[in-house]
Amino acid sequence: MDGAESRRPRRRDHGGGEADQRVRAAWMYYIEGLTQEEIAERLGLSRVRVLRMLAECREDGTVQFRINARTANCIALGQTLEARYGIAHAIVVPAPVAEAGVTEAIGAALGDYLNTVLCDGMTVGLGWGQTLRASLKHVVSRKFDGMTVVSLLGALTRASAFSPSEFAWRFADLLDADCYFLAAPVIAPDPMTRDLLFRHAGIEEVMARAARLDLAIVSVGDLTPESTLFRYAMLPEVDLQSLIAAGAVGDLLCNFLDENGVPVDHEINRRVIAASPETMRRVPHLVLASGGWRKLKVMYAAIRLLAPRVLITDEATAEGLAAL
Amino acid sequence: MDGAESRRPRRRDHGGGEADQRVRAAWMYYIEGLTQEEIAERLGLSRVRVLRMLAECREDGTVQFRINARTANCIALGQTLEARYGIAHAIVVPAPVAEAGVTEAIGAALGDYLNTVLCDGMTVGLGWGQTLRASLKHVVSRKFDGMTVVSLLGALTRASAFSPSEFAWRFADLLDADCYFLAAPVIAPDPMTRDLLFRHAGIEEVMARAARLDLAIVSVGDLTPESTLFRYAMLPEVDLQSLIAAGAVGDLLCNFLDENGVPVDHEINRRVIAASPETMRRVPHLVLASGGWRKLKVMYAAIRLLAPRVLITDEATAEGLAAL
DNA sequence: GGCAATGATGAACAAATGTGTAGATATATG
DNA sequence: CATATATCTACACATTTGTTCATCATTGCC
Repeated sequence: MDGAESRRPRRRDHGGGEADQRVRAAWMYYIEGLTQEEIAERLGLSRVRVLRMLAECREDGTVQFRINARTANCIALGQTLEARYGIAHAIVVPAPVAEAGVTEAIGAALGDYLNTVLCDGMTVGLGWGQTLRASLKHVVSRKFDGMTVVSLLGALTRASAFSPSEFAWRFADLLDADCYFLAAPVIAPDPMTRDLLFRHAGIEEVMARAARLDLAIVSVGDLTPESTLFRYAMLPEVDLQSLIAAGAVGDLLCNFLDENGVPVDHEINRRVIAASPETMRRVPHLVLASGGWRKLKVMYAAIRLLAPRVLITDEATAEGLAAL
Repeated sequence: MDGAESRRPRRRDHGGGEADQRVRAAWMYYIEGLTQEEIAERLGLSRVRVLRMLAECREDGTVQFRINARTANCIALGQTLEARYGIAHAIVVPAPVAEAGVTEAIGAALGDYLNTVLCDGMTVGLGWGQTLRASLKHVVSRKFDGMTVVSLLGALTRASAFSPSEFAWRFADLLDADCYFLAAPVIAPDPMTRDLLFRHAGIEEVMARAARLDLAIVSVGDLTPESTLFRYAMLPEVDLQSLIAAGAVGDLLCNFLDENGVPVDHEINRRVIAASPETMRRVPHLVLASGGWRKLKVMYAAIRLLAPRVLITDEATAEGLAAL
């Protein structure tokens, strides 16, 4: 059907640029229900190009999916957890089939929740992790007035696909908020350096902000070789072993906790550059979002330690927490 | 793993019933990204069944799609309209390809908008139409405290798939709001009956509520045989002709307006049981959502008459309004 | 109880979507 | 300026999704 007039696909520009076309394609596909081929024709692109644009849109949160319902079991579990742990609002998502799906699912629920609570003038503290990262795809981009975002952890030294600072930055960008980082490594070389850095004016200021948060969003990490912290070799394997030996079951903002939520006595805990658990405990609206069976113990520990106002987790973990 | 114990697929009940499984399927498909076949296997259903469950979820708004961006042109048009008509917030959605897509698209944008403005304790007035109906699929179901919903139009006498009262009811149900209807036909048999009904205690009360709205959502209807009002034969064809003869270009809550937004002098306008344009004009947060080229004139008329705070329309109509 | 009407179901087919790969084109680099 | 590198494109193929239709269960009705 394409005569001899041109071999390169011409763009039937509607007036917009690249990004514009992506949005148009997403709209036609998800709202209007056209097929990718129809869209390709209308936009003057190849079908594969449209396919990839749509994938990008899903990937970067331009297209968002929301499930506007909960299963009976999830509601029941949420209520059990609220009663059992004195949590104001426990959100439980259906058990993901694949283990890898847990972060996506909890991230989705977290994003949805944030859409309902964020508002002008808030100061929001952010932890870090796959789960929080996944939530970005579900947060509605809006222009808030006077919103401030504070990263609660130092930066990674190793370059990574996704660092605490980048997460905070993207979050702030989405909501048109000011953004503050801790300009220091998350694990200092030694306790002395940590103490020194804590007295640095820039870091002191961010820590002061962290002490005045309206809302904080944190998750926990487990202590298995599969956890993000170790997979990306942010900590060497030896530390993992000695942390376990010291009784740690996981971390909250890189503070390693034992099964009752008490920070363990270990050198690493004296090298961490991040908001302290006590600071977090005082945040009026604290959201803890994490899940997966590996994290059950540390979830329990973090709940005891933090007494969060909101808990977001998956069905399996919720069952575990309800049974403990 | 499936012995000879049964030939009908057993349900691996996670504990829930029909609806529960739909929600689970939606999570697995849209959030986790499993294929329909994988879901079918896990839930112990046929793939076709899963396919249908997912379609239902899309249909009834259990699954919602959101496009989290707007094209440059739409943004620009929105700004033009805001300046041109003194509208606080003009939202323009990309031009749908198919004419039928307009209501869906505007409904989607309306739903998204409502999600950001609805809050506890509001009293919300509702008009009626395909567009408003479509928005239901995009409104996030939440439990609001002390929300009240008021239908601004009388009921249909002919049974229809979708009446003003049913719309208000579904809207209220979604948000856990109290719901008030006008228990009277939208077009009274004659002006005298109308006046009589207006003095009826129940109707008077609802009208009084309509005069104290925080937010109202209305759309307009055109005066062609394709318009909902005539397609469902709520008015006979003869009235259509005489209304046009009287200079009407469309209706706002069944009040028929001329091209400058002035209600025409016609008997029908003295028989309407609905909130009056003047009442609407005084609503502090008035949202007008409509589009499609047929409605251009009546849109213009309604904007002049109402001076709405928010306008939601499609790209083509926005172009028209900007050019007028 | 028997019998149509209605609605649900899944097998088979048709259509659409997604992926790997090889070649083309831009962009950086010596 | 040639070459290396990354990025984009299109084709062919694999997989997934959607539709149709004959069949089977269920319901209301005589």
